Amino acid sequence: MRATGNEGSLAQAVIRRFNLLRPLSEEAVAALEQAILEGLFRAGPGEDLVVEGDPVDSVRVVLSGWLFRHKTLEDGRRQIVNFILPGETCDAYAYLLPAIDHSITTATPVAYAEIKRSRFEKLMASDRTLAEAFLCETALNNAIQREWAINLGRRAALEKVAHLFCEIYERLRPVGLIDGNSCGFPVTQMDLADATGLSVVHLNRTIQELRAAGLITLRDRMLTIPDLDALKSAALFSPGYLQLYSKG
Amino acid sequence: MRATGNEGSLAQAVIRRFNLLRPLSEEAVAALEQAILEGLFRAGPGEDLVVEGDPVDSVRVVLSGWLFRHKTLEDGRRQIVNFILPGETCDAYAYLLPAIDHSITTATPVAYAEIKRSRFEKLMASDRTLAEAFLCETALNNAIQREWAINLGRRAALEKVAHLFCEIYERLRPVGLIDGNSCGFPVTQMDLADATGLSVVHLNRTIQELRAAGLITLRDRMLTIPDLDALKSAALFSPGYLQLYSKG
DNA sequence: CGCTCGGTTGACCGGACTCAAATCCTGTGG
DNA sequence: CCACAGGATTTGAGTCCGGTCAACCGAGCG
Repeated sequence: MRATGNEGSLAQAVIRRFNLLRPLSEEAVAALEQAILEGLFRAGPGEDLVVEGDPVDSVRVVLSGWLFRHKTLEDGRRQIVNFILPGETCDAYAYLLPAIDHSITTATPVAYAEIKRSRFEKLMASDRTLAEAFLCETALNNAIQREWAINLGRRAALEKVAHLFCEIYERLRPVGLIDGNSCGFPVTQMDLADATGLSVVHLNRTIQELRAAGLITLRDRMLTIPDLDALKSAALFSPGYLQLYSKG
Repeated sequence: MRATGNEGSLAQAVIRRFNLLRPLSEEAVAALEQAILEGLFRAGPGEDLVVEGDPVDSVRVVLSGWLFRHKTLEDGRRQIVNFILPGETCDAYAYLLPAIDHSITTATPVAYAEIKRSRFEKLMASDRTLAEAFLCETALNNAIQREWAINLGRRAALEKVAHLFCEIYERLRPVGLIDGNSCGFPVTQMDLADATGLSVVHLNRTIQELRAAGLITLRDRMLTIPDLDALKSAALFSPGYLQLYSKG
């Protein structure tokens, strides 16, 4: 759906985050803002923005709302391979491959900007800092994906869930979505199960274990972490792979 | 170790594979070959090329031999998050981040080319097809990493191992390392266990199961797949995510 | 010859899964 | 305002896949 409201301020999250990745020149900020405003869209929850196998011809930047990337096996088993949070990019450079390998679905109402390939390439050519920011975004995304591999392959259930909470929390921080020691967390337990490779039932029990240990509160789509260090330690979380954010 | 022998021909695997990713202009091929020849190195098995936390200041391209990317938890649990095979790139754009999030270790003797960042950036600026090829490499790498997520999170032990065999096999094909229905497979069962998120003991039993089913032969560092379709079907392997290779 | 490393086997255990049902919540229509 | 439907969360019981621990074998090597 083409967006019609006045959401100029939404671009701020993207700009702020990109500036942490790579300090942008003034011209870069202006150009990016302009490109975003030209291609504003909105989507409701549960909509597929991209489906596995589609060709992709644009780059999308998320202004608000949560999405996730996921893949499904023939028999229906599903894995959420990552979340996409406000300020993050959906698929820089995905247009270079003939088809995309995974689907992207909204978890909440979402506002995003769509930049057509040709427009995007002109942008990249026009400003070096901007080009580097998008490359950083891709490299960072890659690093996060690797951390998910060890999360899925080697951590125990409680550690997996705790780790996911820590990561999301830290990724929300630079875009100003942390409020005190809480943040919105608009994801069902089924999604959480598919993101951690657990069954819904076991995920539920694991969450209760985290609650019982006083490590988190999760209620009404709101996550509270009373003692972040304690949760990180329970998760064996080491923030190195998100390092870019720590500068902010 | 700086390489001294005459390995000009080694660059061919890289060129051939890159040409599949993105057809290179003649000048691009020449420039890339030149850059490779300028920075040839060799390493023995079990050497760390990069260690988690290091800053990276160059791009490496593998000419021969296998390596793997891995991460380790405080308590020693290890996850191999990917293999790096001949013709593949170690860490394009990793220099944009202040430190690398994972280690890279050789599994066999390896020949590789190291291209310093400044040299690499000049190369990228000089030829568009070359720049796109490296971007493709990064995007593809990202897609593979996502497939590993579903492998680790949602497939059963036998499927995991079968899937890994299928993927490696298909990745070796474009660089001409498949011979009949066999390929070299210079990896210990411990490494395979860490790549699939299984224990060594269970991995061993899973391999025996695959052998008993007639799906593979694995002996003397040599993998034979008598019926690739059968193995793919046991693995729930769908090659879409490696699509670039299928064109070759 | 003895050591080490990789592969193999056996016995046992337990974490996570499955199946099934109950409860809670929310939005909707009467 | 209430009844109801559908989805999300929770609980219980039983099972099994994959982990752990421990021992043994075989090949290469100093």
